[in-house]
Amino acid sequence: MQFRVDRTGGIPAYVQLAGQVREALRLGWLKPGDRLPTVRDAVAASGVNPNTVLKAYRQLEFEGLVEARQGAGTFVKASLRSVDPEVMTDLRDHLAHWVLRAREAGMNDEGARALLGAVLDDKDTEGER
Amino acid sequence: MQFRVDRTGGIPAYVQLAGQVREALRLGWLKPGDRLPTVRDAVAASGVNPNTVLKAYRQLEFEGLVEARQGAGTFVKASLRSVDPEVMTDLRDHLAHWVLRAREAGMNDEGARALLGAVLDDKDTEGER
Amino acid sequence: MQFRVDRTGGIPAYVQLAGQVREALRLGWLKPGDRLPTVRDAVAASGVNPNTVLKAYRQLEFEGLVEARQGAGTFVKASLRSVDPEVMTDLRDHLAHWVLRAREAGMNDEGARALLGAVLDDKDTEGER
Amino acid sequence: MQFRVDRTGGIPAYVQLAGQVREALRLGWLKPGDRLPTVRDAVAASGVNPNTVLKAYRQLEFEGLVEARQGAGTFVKASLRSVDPEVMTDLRDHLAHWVLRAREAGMNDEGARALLGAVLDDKDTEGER
DNA sequence: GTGGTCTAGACCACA
DNA sequence: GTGGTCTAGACCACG
Repeated sequence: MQFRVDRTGGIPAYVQLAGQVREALRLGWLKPGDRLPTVRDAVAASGVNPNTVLKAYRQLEFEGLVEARQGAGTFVKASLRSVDPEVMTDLRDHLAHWVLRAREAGMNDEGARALLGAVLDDKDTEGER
Repeated sequence: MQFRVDRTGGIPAYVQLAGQVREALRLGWLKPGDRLPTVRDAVAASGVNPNTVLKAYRQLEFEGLVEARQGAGTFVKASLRSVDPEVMTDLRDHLAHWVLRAREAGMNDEGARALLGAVLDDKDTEGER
Repeated sequence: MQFRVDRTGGIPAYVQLAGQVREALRLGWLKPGDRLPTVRDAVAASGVNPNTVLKAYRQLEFEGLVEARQGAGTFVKASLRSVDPEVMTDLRDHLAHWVLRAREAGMNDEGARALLGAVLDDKDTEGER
Repeated sequence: MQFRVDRTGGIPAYVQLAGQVREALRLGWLKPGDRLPTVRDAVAASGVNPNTVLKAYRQLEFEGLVEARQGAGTFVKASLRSVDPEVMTDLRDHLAHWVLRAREAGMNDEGARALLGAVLDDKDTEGER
């Protein structure tokens, strides 16, 4: 769990931090019972103010994903894993291959993200939603 | 070009609007010379205040992507397309197939986005960047 | 809706403020659609820092009781009324009479509150809970 | 004397513990000379850290309500009873009856507490205080 | 003028 | 040493 904050995009720092924790939960990097970085460590890693980290952690607490224990730290309460780890590995390999080809074709990261967004939205309409 | 704004995520409305224009540019939905939605239309679609739309357009203008012409509207100046349209279609098809499989495995949209993010970051270190 | 904060009891200011809003909702002093005092007014009335008021309002927002609208204010979303206003008036009259007698007997406010707490806890065990 | 601590309301644990002792004193459940639960018992009942119990007892000692005797325990020094026991019983019966009616009308515990608070505040202005 | 974000720093509650 | 509360004040997003 390593935080990074980009202050150039207009996206609030605490939103970025909370999003990174959620991402780690989704990818299985964090499991229930794990302790999040201490506020102080997060501050050291991300360069923001302690209160900003606290705000991100409180937000996650509101969402029921983590739990702060006075004097002990902040701990993961729920998982966001949606997929079996083995299947996840397979999906990741295939996606990595796709990224390789996309990059060879000149597509940058933002383009890849935009394309995935379009495909996801598109599938929504094709699917049941 | 259809705007939508989510006021629940903490991300500023004007950042979301500008991001959606950039995404459309990257995917080729908007090409140089195209006119952006009028402020009035954007307001109707997104429910925000006209000033907020104006701020987004001003931001894009500052980035050199669009150009406001007094009394005529706001027009696309530059493209963000990084890939040949045919290759893009091919990449999109493969990605759509991957998404299909991911969904069958139980992965949701946020999980897919998180996985792409992880792969992109990972390839960064493996690749040339 | 008039805030007051007692800084001598160890109870966090934002907890007191949120509690007073909840109380007003329960007693019907605030109804859905009403606007809460602006942060600035609350600051003027309670003497705390604007951030403290914001924290109380955010807490209530999380509980689904109020809704903050950028640039417009904070508005009541849900009611906590549990009793018909007429019945409430009746209950209040009888309770006021009881308070009168309790005071004549030398009981102070804290004693009355403690006694109500004991009775409520007691009834729980007598009742169905 | 049975302690319970709710860690979800933002109220410091030691404030809750001290408040419960005060309430017991007011209701006559604890009388001068009685021994408070040992720190060990209080810890077992409330789940907090021994230091937290000690802090609550120290607070009560500072208020002159209890007295710590080395190696023997902590003992009640003063009473907070404001009313003759018989009158208290009568008041309690009437209040219990009122609670019964309030509950039949659909009022919950928090509503009852809020109403009492409102009545007490109201009487303040009407009465002599 | 409304609410919201962030900072720097003091102090508190708890283990 | 952990998280939590509060302050004062700057600046931003939005209507």
